[in-house]
Amino acid sequence: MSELHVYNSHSKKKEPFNPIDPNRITMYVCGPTVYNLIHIGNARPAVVFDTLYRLLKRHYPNVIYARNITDVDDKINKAAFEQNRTIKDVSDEFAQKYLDDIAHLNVLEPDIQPRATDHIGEMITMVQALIDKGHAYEAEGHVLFAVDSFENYGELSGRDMDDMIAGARVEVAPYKRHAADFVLWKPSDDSQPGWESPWGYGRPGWHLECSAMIEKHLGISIDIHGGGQDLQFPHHENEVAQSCCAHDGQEYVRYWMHNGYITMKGEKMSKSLGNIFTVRDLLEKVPGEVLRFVLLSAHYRKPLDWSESVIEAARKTLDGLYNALYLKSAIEPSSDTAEIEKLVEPVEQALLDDLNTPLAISHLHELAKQLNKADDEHSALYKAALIEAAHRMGLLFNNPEEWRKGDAVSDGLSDDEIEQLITERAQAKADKNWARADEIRDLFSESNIILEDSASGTTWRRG
RNA sequence: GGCUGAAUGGUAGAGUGGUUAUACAGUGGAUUGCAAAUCCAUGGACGUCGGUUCGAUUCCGGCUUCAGCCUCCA
Repeated sequence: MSELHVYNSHSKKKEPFNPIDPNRITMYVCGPTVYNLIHIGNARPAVVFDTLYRLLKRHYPNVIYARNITDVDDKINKAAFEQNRTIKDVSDEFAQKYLDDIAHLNVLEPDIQPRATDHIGEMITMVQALIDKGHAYEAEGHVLFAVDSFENYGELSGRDMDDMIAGARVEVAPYKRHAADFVLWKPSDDSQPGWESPWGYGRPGWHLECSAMIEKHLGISIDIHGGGQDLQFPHHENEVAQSCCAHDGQEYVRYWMHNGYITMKGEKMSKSLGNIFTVRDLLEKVPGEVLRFVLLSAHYRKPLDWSESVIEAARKTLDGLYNALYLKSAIEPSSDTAEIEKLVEPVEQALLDDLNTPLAISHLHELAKQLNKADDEHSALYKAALIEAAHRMGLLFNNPEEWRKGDAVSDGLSDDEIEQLITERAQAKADKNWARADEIRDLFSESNIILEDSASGTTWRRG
């Protein structure tokens, strides 16, 4: 496999990636609704599609990546009301915290980060177009999309509307013509955010923003649309319906990609269940790179069960990779790009195969092992290859020595004290005073510091 | 109830119609004053029942279990 293949959740198959225009790749990913802190599940699409973005940029000259922020939503209204704050205040705060959080996961900034509130005009235009074309209707102050008017409705998520209605457990609003019709525009009262529209003062339905922002920033048809699996229905299904109907049936999205869930003890992690770990809390305990590594250690379409032990495993693995670089600190990485590319190739191939990051990581181990046992000349090459391969996944971007030393614990030994004790121990060793030497090492051990003796001296790291 | 998807060694996790995934943990060895780190070696797996096949963990079908969607959700 030498070209990119992606699993298209529309066709349910892995397909070769044939972009609409190789000179302008377009990708859109659904970002969060900003009403509280994001949890690690929200971070998964950010990291997964960041990895895809990096990959695309390597293979195409011009990639335009948009990731939105939903800042109009009834959940935000509710949070603002409960906290006695303005809606904008709440959404601004959590939008910024979202960006700060994922920046710690080494997620690149997308080219465009559109916000719903900046695109109300575009949304109104789209609603009007849908009404004009007979795909939407007004009822009791609402504008609804008529799913009956779109014959492919349900195709993306593989659903049959009749079956769904038969199994429906939710009461249908009386003004809907069809139970599956969804809101494009709804009325607002004074306490809710609203804008003037041909249908009165109101606000858009949730699905509309993505359709409108994609049209404005990326075009009528885009290559890749990504998001969490839980968005496939109804959110993405409704986007397809709106956009196709507004654009007279033109293709909306060529490749749909959905990432699997983060689970907790096998159960989906979600804000409504409350079984969440916020990224912010996790970052208190471990470096962001550890979190990114965990997220990439399972294939993006598979569920990933979050636990203390996967975090520990990721940290240990990264320790090993950084150690390989650290041991060769004195070696200048090679700049022989052709030779480096050869060594990095297996990693690139794994990524090109529908973002097989676990396989790519296994190749990282191979490079690290080769680096560990290489002589100086080969070390330069393997070191460069390991760094390059890891960077392609947004990994190993920290300084190896700083990584080893970790963060000094406030009540533990300072770096200076550590160096002093190491000097004392070196003297004890020279005197063959093994008891004192071991005593000092035990002292370190209590502070979670591990000593490593080598021919060139003693080094230390925080375990 | 309808529809999806998943089930791999102690754990995490790829992949494949016949030949080593990989990592952590374990075991043996090299190395070390002893360790640590590193290297070498090694045991251990494909939910269940059938079918196709010379041969299936891999393809097909039934079953079981689990998760998810059908309501906001990454």
